[in-house]
Amino acid sequence: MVRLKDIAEVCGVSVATVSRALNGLTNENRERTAFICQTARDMGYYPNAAARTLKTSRSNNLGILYEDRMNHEYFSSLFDELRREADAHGYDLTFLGQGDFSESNYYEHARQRNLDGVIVVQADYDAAGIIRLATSSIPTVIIDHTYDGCDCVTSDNRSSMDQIVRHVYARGHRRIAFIQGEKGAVSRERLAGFYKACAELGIRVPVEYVREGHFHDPAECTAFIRELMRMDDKPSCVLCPDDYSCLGALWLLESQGVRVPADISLVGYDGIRMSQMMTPRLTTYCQDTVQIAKEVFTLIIDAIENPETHIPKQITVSGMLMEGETVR
Amino acid sequence: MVRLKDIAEVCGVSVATVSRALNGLTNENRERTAFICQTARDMGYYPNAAARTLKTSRSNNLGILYEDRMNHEYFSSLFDELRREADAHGYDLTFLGQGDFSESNYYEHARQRNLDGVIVVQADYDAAGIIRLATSSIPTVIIDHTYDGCDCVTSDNRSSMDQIVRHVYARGHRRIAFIQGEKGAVSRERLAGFYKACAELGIRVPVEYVREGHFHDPAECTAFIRELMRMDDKPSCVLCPDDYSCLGALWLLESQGVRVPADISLVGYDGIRMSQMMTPRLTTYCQDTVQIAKEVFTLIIDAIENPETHIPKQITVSGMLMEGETVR
DNA sequence: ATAGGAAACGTAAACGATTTCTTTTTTTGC
DNA sequence: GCAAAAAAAGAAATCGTTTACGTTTCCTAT
Repeated sequence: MVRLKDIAEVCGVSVATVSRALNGLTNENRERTAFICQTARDMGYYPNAAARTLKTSRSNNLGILYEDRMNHEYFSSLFDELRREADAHGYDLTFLGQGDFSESNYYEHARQRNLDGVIVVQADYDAAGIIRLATSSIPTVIIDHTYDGCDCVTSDNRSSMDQIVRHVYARGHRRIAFIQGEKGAVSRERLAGFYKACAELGIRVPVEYVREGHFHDPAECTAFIRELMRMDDKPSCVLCPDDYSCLGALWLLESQGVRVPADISLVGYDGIRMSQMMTPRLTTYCQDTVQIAKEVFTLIIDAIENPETHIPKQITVSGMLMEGETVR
Repeated sequence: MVRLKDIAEVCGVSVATVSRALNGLTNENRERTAFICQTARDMGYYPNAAARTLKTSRSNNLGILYEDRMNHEYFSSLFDELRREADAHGYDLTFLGQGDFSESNYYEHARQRNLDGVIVVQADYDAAGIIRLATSSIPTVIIDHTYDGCDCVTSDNRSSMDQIVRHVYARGHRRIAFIQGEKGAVSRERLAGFYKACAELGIRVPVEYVREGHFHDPAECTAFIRELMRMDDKPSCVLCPDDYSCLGALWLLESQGVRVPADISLVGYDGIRMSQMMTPRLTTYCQDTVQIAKEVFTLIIDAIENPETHIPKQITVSGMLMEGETVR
């Protein structure tokens, strides 16, 4: 590997001069500066990140925290967008696993690697390790969860449900059931949005219409729907926790002779690709992962570059209702 | 952050002694060594990765090269397994994006970050940047493609097709069509396996039975299937490029009144979760991502630790045929 | 022509670890 | 009990950068 010293020797100047020249710290490109830069390029110079990090304690490297498996399309596409943003801003992305770090001490891991910041994509938000990280001096942005006084970017779980309810209401539905996903901030918000919209529209919601389930569990979702359909006062429309379960349910129901949306209307959540590739196309709500990633980076970069003046923000990114063919 | 120096002061020894104690370079745990280690733990010491990397030119960090989007379940689950393995072996994983690196010079990026090795999960295998990396002195393992003289781990694309063909043959099918995915090593291998099995079983394959398509394109897959079904000598079974297209096609066909497997048998590829969650369950072939990840790490760790004696290997990992309900 | 000031460059000290070499301490054999 | 060998600890160099601090060079104004 070619070092500053090598360039310095070739150019006949000192190492410091080369460093300044390459970092543009010299007053405008005098002839010599240009020569140095050209030589560096010719020699194929790239700064040694470790050395630079050691000296400046800046690594141009961000941590990504993701405890679950990557098997959800929402997360994997969010992740792709984060990767794109990182690239655009000149940062690398390193996974913050547990590794040696048995006590879920993400904070130490981040420190050890001199990470400039951490993006929490998905985690157990009640765990001590996460809270420690979020409240540490390391710039941290949390996605899809809100801590007071921390930078957070969430999708509009509350208002999206509001939109969905109003949408199906507009199409004539008055008996709307809601299958929730895992307990947590996301489900809480969605439930709140659901109740609020129903209340505002004067829709009565029997307790049995709201079920607590899990994300990404088509079998469970199907079971719930069948139960709901067996009720005397059965719902005409069911809001599913996500597209994955909804699609699975849709499929299973059809194979059992239930017609969607003739017999029952279904709404998904996420807007995964497959939901738009089959008939009937799912009516669903598509989160704006592009925008979420953008907001994450404006926050984290401000936190990194202006550690003094930066004030944590909670940002909500709204998605878009995608009208399909599963709501009558 | 607490440094070796701090520990040294507290313990009243030199920095060198602390370093040796922590790295176990002293002859067995004398009292002093134990004391130093305990103090280090109490003080919450973690070695500064940048400093250590600078001195040892080992980073305990591997690059992951993935050019496409993460939106395929095969890749995202492969990726999860790699992450698990990395954790288990004490490595971090950093994404090798393009960033500043306009001419796709992954090699420089890896060098700059002092990566100990690079895992190529998916890339344009003909691009100069990849070849440069693969033939460089940086330990590199390629997944799902084979370069001579490089470490490669591929799933058994050839023998899997062989198994699939024999399976449907055993169930009575003699007119078997095959929709290929994108051109490339994977498709080439699969096609070879397909032809070989057909030849061995004495099955005639009309040229129109083999179509060149794309991965993950349900619409295209459906179109091909419909064309095939319009033929006079129409196939009784179609092998699709992947589960995603196969599922989409299955769905679309059913909605158009075509029954699977009554009217036509379908076989997927990948074994994505959803393929096993609906009726009919897809007959498909499931790649062993766990094993692939394991093999990748045995290769790359040997390459890192024994740079002199390491000899590149090409390893094939076999998956498993999953018998579903889409083949009559 | 020269003093004064600005600009450019060089010197050297960091950053936090590892490691070689040297010195000190401990052990061991007689 | 002492010399020699072995073991442990310390001192200092080093990895490749950045950067504070001096020094030199070069301009400009008097």
